[in-house]
Amino acid sequence: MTKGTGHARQQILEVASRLFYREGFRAVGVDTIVEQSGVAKMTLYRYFPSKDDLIVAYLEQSNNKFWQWFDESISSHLDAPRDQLIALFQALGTQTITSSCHGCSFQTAAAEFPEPQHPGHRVALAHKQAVRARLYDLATKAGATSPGALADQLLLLMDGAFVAARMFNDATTTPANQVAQAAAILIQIQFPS
Amino acid sequence: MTKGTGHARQQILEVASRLFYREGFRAVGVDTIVEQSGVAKMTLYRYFPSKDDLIVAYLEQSNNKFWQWFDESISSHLDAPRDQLIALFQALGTQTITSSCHGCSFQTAAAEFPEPQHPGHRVALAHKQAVRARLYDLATKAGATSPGALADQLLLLMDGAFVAARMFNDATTTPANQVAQAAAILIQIQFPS
DNA sequence: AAGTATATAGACAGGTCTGTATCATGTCAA
DNA sequence: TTGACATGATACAGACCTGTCTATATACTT
Repeated sequence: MTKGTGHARQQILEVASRLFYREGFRAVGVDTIVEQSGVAKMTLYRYFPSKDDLIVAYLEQSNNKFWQWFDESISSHLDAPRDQLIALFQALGTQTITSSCHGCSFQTAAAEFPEPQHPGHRVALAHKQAVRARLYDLATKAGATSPGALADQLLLLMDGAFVAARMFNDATTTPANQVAQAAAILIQIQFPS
Repeated sequence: MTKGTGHARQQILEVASRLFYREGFRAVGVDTIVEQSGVAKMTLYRYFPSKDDLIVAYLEQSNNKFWQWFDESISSHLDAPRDQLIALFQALGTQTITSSCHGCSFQTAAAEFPEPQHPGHRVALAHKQAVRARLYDLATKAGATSPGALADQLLLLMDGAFVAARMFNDATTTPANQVAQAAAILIQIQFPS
């Protein structure tokens, strides 16, 4: 059964990811993660010296997956940054109306760890700033009139869509349906024809 | 010192509001609320039979304060619903860049209590649906081309601004600065001249 | 074959959580 | 004055939390 170095670590991280994402950080105890991972408690604490370390590891993995999704969603429009922004928010709309989408893990981290110096909050803020910078980069490359304004406006829409994904998850309709349309309008305004 | 029936209840609710809003629900224990309220533990449990009841009472009070703020922010433009929407999001921008603003308590409730049947989640969802309905009402009265679409787009911006208020609270600049501008664009599009 | 690294199993410590029980105290009305 | 009632103070129960400790088993390497 035991597959040598690293296998247990990955198993722990997968179980922790699922539980943290669906139930939150404080709501999930280390014992639950240990039990569902099928590993010993000491194994968890060997790879992750504290629960906060496990939380940070989860958030960093979540960050990596986000950027994979981000890059993939804009990969069809290389060298057309304006179309990339459009495609990004179309993909975001599709993503956030999915029933398996429960919002943004970095929003949850910021909500559960409000202290700015908490490692979970720091990682979450760094993520959002990176997204903001990436949107600014795309807006600039697209030649937007006010790339900083556009980036911030789009970031508001993105976070709003993630909030809706968590709030309206069981509702029949969700405001997230409008995120692509709203983004398209805000983008178009930046390019007076 | 004792001021008769109800004084202790209000004191408890005020302390709980401050702590819940700043630190979250699970992070704040009943003992802390009791200690900072200067009341006996049994007094708290007389007025609020469980912590969940106290959480719901806080959220309902938060809901009332939200609508007070909402109505006041649009009170200068009675019988001009389009201007009311503009004024609302100007007020929201002012609110969410204030350092004392730590986001939306209903977002936090939905994040910490993901189960839809949890009383905290139910109250939070009901609040957001009410905001959505009110925005739809204003958009309709304003004669928007697609009032449902506009209401949803504006709700996305509002929630995005509250996320930014919590995330970027200590940052020098925040995307919330752009919420009024973005709202103005989305509103204007609904009224082709 | 022996040793080293990694894993399991489970008890345990010390703290915190929600919620309950007990008894004393102060106020106000009849 | 006496009784009703809201409250204060404090201990307590039982559960859960993070993190540690010990002892044992398994696999790979040399």
